[in-house]
Order: sequence, then C-alpha cells, then structure tokens
Amino acid sequence: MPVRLVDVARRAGVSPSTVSYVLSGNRPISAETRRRVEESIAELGFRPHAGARSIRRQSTNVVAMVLPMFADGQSSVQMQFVFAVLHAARAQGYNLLLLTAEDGVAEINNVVNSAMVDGVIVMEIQVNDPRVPVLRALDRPAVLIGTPDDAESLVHVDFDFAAAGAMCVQHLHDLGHRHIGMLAQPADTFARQAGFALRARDGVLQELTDRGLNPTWIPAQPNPAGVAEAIEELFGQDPELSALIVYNELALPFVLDRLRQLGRRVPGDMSVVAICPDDQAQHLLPAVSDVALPAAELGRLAFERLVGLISGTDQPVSTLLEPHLNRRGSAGPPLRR
Amino acid sequence: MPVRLVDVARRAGVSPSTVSYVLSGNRPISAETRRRVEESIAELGFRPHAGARSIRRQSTNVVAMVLPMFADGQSSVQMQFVFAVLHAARAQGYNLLLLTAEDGVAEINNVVNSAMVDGVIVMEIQVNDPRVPVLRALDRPAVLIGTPDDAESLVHVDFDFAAAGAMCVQHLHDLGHRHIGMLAQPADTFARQAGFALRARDGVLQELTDRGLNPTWIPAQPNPAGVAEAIEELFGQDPELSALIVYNELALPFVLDRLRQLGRRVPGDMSVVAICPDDQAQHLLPAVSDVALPAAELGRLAFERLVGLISGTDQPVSTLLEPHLNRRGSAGPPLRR
DNA sequence: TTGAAAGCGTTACCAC
DNA sequence: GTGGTAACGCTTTCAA
Repeated sequence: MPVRLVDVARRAGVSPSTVSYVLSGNRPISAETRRRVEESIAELGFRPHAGARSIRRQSTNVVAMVLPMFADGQSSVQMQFVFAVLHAARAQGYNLLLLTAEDGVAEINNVVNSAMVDGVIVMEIQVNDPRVPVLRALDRPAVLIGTPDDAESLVHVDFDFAAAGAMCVQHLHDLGHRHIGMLAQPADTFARQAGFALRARDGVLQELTDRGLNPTWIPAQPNPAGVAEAIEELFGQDPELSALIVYNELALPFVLDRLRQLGRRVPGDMSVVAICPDDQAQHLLPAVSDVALPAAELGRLAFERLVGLISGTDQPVSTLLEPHLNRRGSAGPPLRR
Repeated sequence: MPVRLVDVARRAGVSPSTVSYVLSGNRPISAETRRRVEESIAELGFRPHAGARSIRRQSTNVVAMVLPMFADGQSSVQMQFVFAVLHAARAQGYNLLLLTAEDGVAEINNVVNSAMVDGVIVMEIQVNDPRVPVLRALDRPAVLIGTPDDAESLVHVDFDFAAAGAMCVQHLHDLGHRHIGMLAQPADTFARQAGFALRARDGVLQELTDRGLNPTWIPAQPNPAGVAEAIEELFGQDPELSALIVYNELALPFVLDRLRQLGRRVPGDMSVVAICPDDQAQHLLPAVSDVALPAAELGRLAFERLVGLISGTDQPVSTLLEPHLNRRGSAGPPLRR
C-alpha cells in the first residue's frame, strides 16, 4: 500500500538508484530522466521513508528542543523561543521534537542515541546546569539558549542580561532618579538559579552600587496580589522610590495597574522601565520604555548555530546579543519635591 | 562508534534475534539469557536505532501536533493544549513533533507519508477547516481539538463553548441582570472562523435572545487600548449594561483595570464572568467567576484518543466536555437604581 | 529456548 | 548519464 522508491523507479522505467539521485541531487541527471522520475513521484505521491533514509544518511533532519522544567504555557517568553526555533527549523526543512526537562537528562541521551535527532537545543539554562556535562558528552551537537557557568566549548547564545539591567539603571539615573528599585522574576525562578534572572538582577544591583545608589530589589509573583505585595515591600526598603525597573513580563501590566491604584502616576510620580519582549511593553498604557528582550532573534540564532554545527562548520562558542533601549512615555525626570 | 544490536548480542554471547526478542518481549526468554542481555545493553549503553526499527515495525512512537496558524506564544490557552499533549505523550513513551499550520496541508501529508509519525493531533479547528478532508484521507489516525462543521467520522474532542456561553448568561440573569454584554475574542479570530470563538459567542447571543435580552457583544484586541475601546462600544450599545461576559483571557486583566479606571466597581457596578482557564481568573483582583476552560484536560484527552486509534481500538467520534461554573467575587446582583 | 537468515526501504559505491 | 547491488540496523519467519 505505501508507495516505495522502487515503485517510482519501475513506473519511470529507471533504476532505484536513479530515483535516489534525482531526490538527493548527488549526481547529474539528464533533463528527460529527471522529468520522468519527478512525474512518477508526483503521480504516485511518493514520500521517502524517513526511517529507512536515516539508516543510510547519518541524519534525520529532526532536532530536539528541551523545554524548561516548569513550562506551562504561561510564560510567553519561553514560547517565543520555541516558536522562533520552530519557524527557523521548518523553514529549512527540519522538524522539531519537543522534550521536557522533567524527563531529565536521560531523555536527551535517549533521543540522541537512538538517532532520532541530529542535534539538541536547550533553553532556560541554570548557572550550574546538570545538563551541561550530558550535552558535552553527546555525540551530536547541542546549542544552549542561555549561559551556564562552565560553558567552555559548548556553543551557546544569550542576551546580555547584565548589560540590559545596567542600561536600565543608567537611563533612569541619567533622567535624574536617585531612588531606583527593581521588581524582578518570581522567587522560584531565582531558586532554580536561572541564569537570566540572576544576571539581570546582578546587572542592576551592580550598576546601582557603582553609582552610589541603594540596591533595592524584590522578586514578584506575576499576579495582582504578588505585585501589590512586592511594590509595598520596595517602598518599605526605600520610601523615596521614584523609578522602577521591571524584569517580569507577566507582572508588568499588574505593576502599572497597582501604581494607578496607589495614585502614583506614570511617569510623573514613578518612572517605569521594563526588560521584556517589546510587544509586551509597547501596547500598555502608558506605553512602557523597555530594553527589548530579543527572544525570537535568540531562538532563530540558536537554530542557525545548530545547523552550522550539524553541517560540520565551526561556530562561535559564545554569542551575546547587546541590549537596546526603546524610549517611550513611561520614564521621565523625577518630580521636583 | 555507535553501539548496535549485534554488539550487544556478541558481548552477551547470544544471537541478534535473541537480543531483539528480549527488547520486544515477543518471545519467552530464559531468565539467565535475559539477564546477560540486559547487562550487556546496560554496559554498552545500547539504544535501538529508531529509524531502523521503524522500517520493520509499523510505528515510530512519534505523534505530530499541528499548531494554529497564528501561534506566537502569546495565547496561553493554545500553549496549555500543547503542554497537555506533550506531557501525556512523554508519559507514554511517545515523542511529539511540532508542525505549524502555515506549512499548510502538504506538510501533514509529508510527515505521515514519510512514516515519521503514527498519528496527528490538530488544534484550533475552523468551522470549515481545509485540513479536514486531508486528515480524513490520511492513512494514519488523526484527532481534532475542536469541531469542524463536517466532523463526521473524524475523532474530535471539544469543550462545549455554546453551553459555556449560555451558562454565563444564565448565571448573570439569575442574579438579576437584564443588561448583559459580551466582550469576545479578537476580530481576526472570528475572521478565520475559529470554532471556539463563534460557538461561544453564538451560545451567549442565543441565550440572551431566548431570555428576551439584547444581544450585545463586541470583539476586542487583548491590550489596554483595544479593551477600552471595546468597553466604550458596549456601553454605546447598551448604556445600562450591568454585567460583562468576557471570553478573551488575555484581555481579562485589562477589563478589570479599565472598569476600575472608569470608576465602575466589580461586582457592585459591574458583574464580570469569564470563560477562561481557571488559573487566569482566580488570581485576579477581584477573583473572577468563570466557566473554566479545560485546556489541559482536552489536550490529554486528545492524545488518549489518538493512542487508542493507533492501537486500533475504536474511539468515540465526538466528545464534548461540559462547562462548569466557578463562583467567585466578581459577579453579584445588580445595584438597585 | 535459541539461532540463521531473509527481509524492510533507501543510499552510495562500483561498474559500464 | 545510468544501473546493479551491497550495505545500513533491526525484526521476524523458519528451523532446530
């Protein structure tokens, strides 16, 4: 019932190898023969058997992507990575296989050792990520989205979260703010030592300290109660707070909302700068100044690196995307008091 | 370098077929032989080559999931489907291959005809979905999450959105409301004839009409400006509006926010009931009464059906999950005037 | 209870 | 420019 390569060959009156070469382009084929073969393929609706093919080729044209442990579809940033990789992959004829980090390290080995995938992309890297040694020992290439402490020789792409944090501080400081606080990722994100959360916070705190300002910060749950609590806590730490750096895209709308409830106008009474995907800041009211988190770009880049490695070309071990500030209406000079 | 089945056999001092039978369990094996083989497998770290295996077996233990055309990671509901299917699949030793609807119908045929997957799950079904005839002609099973107009004989699972809409109306009407409006999915969701959007709206409007109330509704973009505009429009349609049905999970926080800005208190001046995943309603302030959208349950169910079909057991063609109302603080009787 | 050997569908080497 | 055919790694019939 399923149509095989030999069926195509028979119908076209050529040998199986000729059909194979028409398919792969690994050998010159006369125009006439090619035409007959392609016609035969089309008429029979032939698709090469991927499994059979993968025995002889050394590849499957499938790559695996390892999702974060706690992925639940809530974090749109995580999903932007997935979609960016997915689109890049599909555009190049690759398929994407999804793995969850819960499966643990064993599953990465499994799909690779069973020759199901040509490579692996791993996201949401922890500073001391247990998957790193596994990836390094793999006999297939891997690319990390994120930077572990011991990345040496493991190809990874990342956003410069420390510089992004510092840039937020600089912007607000330049505007005249001297009391700047940071509302950061949820506590459990810090608990699992996610690199992006730690580096962004440290970038902010370091820059605050360097400029002689108080390192005021707090993690926040991305819901109204969590945000209200966090903001109250920040004011407790520094009652003169006049500017907020928000690196918590899900909480951002609730932050604006809460400030409004508290009667603090943005940017008059409180300046706000966010680190988040641009489209999540620009459609709020007021539109929020942000250091754009290039999730789609990182995902695309990660796949590009992986394909490069698969095809055997050397890739830069480390790529750090530089932050860029989008000025909007949410940050201005502090009110004279 | 990669370890093969024959390597395992040699090391265990048995024939390849014996190793195969140990793996598949298709033949009785003496305890002693089994022990030696398993030891050999473990020591060599052997994993059967998935491709080679799939030639002889008729299956790959991979299923494909076709994502919505416009998936961008923003809609958490879509992602909950994906994660539900992913977790169910991984729990049963299946891998999940992601396809985007943009690839078009051809790509579904491709992965199936190339024997890459054992079955397909398709989500975000349109009422007149062009993929339906393709899925029906496939020689592998397919399961839809959603209901097309011509579903006959195609296994599908869905939430009863019409009943959910009606239930919202009923709840508000029972509380005493006579001026009820619906803030619905974005216009482009209607434009692409997404079944869930149409059915929920029609369920609401039908029930409103049946109860002699005005069928007031409006689509809304899920951002502050879109929501503000939609609410203004609803008040334009019915200045006495005292209750809102929101089926637009991304817009829901902005709705509460906007009502607050307008000085309308919830539920005093305006009752709100949502159709959305429960966790997106319960953590708002005030916590929002909802008809819970069982995305995770639907995803899990879809995979269950698909595995059933793959293993050759008949499955119910249609499964419609009944709505259930969670009463919270956002809906109450209308203020006496 | 086990082994030998014939496939499975595709690729690529070796001939011509 | 094209064809024959031996692999690839595994499963399963057939035989013992």
